[in-house]
Amino acid sequence: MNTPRVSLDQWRTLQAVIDHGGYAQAAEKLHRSQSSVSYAVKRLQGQLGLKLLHIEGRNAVLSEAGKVLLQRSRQLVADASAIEQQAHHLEQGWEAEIRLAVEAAYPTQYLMQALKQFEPLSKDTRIRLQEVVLSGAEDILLKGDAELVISPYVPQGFLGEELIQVNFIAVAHPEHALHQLGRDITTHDLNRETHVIVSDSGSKGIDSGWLNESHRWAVASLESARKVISSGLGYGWLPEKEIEQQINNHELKYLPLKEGQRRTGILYLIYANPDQVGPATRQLAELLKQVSHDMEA
Amino acid sequence: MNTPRVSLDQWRTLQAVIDHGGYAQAAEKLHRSQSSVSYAVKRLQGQLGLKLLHIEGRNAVLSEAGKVLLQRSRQLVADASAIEQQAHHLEQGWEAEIRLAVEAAYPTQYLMQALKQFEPLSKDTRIRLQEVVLSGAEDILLKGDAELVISPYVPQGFLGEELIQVNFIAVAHPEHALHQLGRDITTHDLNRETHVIVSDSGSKGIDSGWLNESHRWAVASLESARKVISSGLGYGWLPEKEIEQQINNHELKYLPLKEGQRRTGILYLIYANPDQVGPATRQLAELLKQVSHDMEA
DNA sequence: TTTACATATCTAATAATTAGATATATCTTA
DNA sequence: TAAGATATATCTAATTATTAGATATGTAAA
Repeated sequence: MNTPRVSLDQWRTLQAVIDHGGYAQAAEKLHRSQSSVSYAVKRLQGQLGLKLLHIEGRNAVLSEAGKVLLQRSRQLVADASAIEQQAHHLEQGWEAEIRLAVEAAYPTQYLMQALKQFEPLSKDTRIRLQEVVLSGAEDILLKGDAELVISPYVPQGFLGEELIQVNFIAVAHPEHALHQLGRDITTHDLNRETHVIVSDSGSKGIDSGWLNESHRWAVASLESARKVISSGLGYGWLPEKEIEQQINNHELKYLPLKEGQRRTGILYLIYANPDQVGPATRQLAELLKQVSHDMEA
Repeated sequence: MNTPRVSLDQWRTLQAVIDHGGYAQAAEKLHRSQSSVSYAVKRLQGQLGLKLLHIEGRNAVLSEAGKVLLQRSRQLVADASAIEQQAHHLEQGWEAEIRLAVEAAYPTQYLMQALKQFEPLSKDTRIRLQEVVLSGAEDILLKGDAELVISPYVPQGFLGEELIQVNFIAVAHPEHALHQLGRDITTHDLNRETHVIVSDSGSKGIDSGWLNESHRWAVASLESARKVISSGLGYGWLPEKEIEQQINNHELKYLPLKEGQRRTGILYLIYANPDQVGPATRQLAELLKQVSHDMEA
């Protein structure tokens, strides 16, 4: 790799000369002498082996090459400042990365809203997002694979805060046999059809299928469940917020169940390490709680 | 704007320490003394106000913050080198930008191929691409709005090289009335239908419609012409290479004309300023010629 | 012309960086 | 566990780069 010869300070000086319209003015702004500025620019041009600006009358004019390189150098200097800025944030304990594991049933729009609000405050903290299903969250907490988890269960030894209540609603494709009955649907009706359940991504083997039907399809993610049910291959309980679009598109239709059409679950927000939560994690957690509560109201 | 405090050299030194596994080894590689390296890193950490690495046993280990900042600093140093690299290219006369105006009938795939080949050789030269139609190219040459032009005409006073021959073929949508005749099409047939022509983007007012029909639609670009004809609203002569896909998709179909089904035009490659052609422009021109000739063969 | 304003360059002073020497710490091995 | 090998930390002196001050030079406006 080539080592740079020109220093940031030299580029910075060139920028000041252009921005303030001359060597003398730049010197003023930089709290340096005019000769110092002159020296820096001369040296810069010498190192690059080309003229960046020439004096025309009494003011400095950039050459074509100068324009291009000045432009790039601005980015360079800004980048350098940004690194130092991030160093400052890190020094204050801001994490470089937050790993967030979210139960699939948590409404995507809430999540996106929270992340959107977090972004300008994030101080360069990156988010690593993982979607999990049911006890998958528990595994992640135990293994320490995330700082923040949204899950329907709070494993032993962890502390969770209630985030939102999620409604799971029984749906099937509008053309599905269950929709052709023309009457309320009974448990007996359901038992004749294929029930699509989201099977567990974790190791513990909790299932979200509470009935004990013979025909069951287990799929690995909410997205798969939605696709399978949308294609007419079965029925299942899906989170209300996550299927609004499919309902409107007539890809899915609520099943008129006599009872149990709606099942609710509570999602909890859990810190993996409550003792040592970084400021960024705390901030993100606050936003998630805020968004969840605001949207519910 | 914040001025950076940490110098490129300090970042560079940190990188060397990590890359070569120690202060002493880094010093060796950098041709400096060990104490100098030690000083630089200590100062860096002092300026940032945090520890980037700590000595564990007898080798340096990065802190979490150190990992993140080192990573970013590598990019920074690489950027700095890249600017100097570009300065070198500019110094050798490589242009920062080439403006290329291309007649719409020039096959897109040829153009893309040439640009693709140019990219690794480009030495940071950016391409500004403009699509023009007919005499639009002449305007651009006269105004000096491009360095390189591909056009079917070589205006007075310019020098063009033959690039390729383009075949324009008469087409219409398969369902178009002209395709329902069940026989060869005559001029008389054509005169009853709407002729779609690409009208001139320039000021001179050359038209590519050679017939003198009553029904004419003038559209502003090849893309529009293709869309209009594909939608069944008329017929027209379009460049063979640019409608292959539409022919295969049965969006367009060749018209069985008794005569004049195929019209040809020659596209020329023209330097706006033959006296002072930069190396990048020359390189790109070579690639365009090469691609055009190879593909024709 | 003269004046005002701006850059270039010379020299001396100053500040930052470097090397050399040496102290200190850790791992290895006997 | 002590000696040897290897590595970083720190002190001081030397070196180098940068800066300011003074002055020369060049351009535009009055």
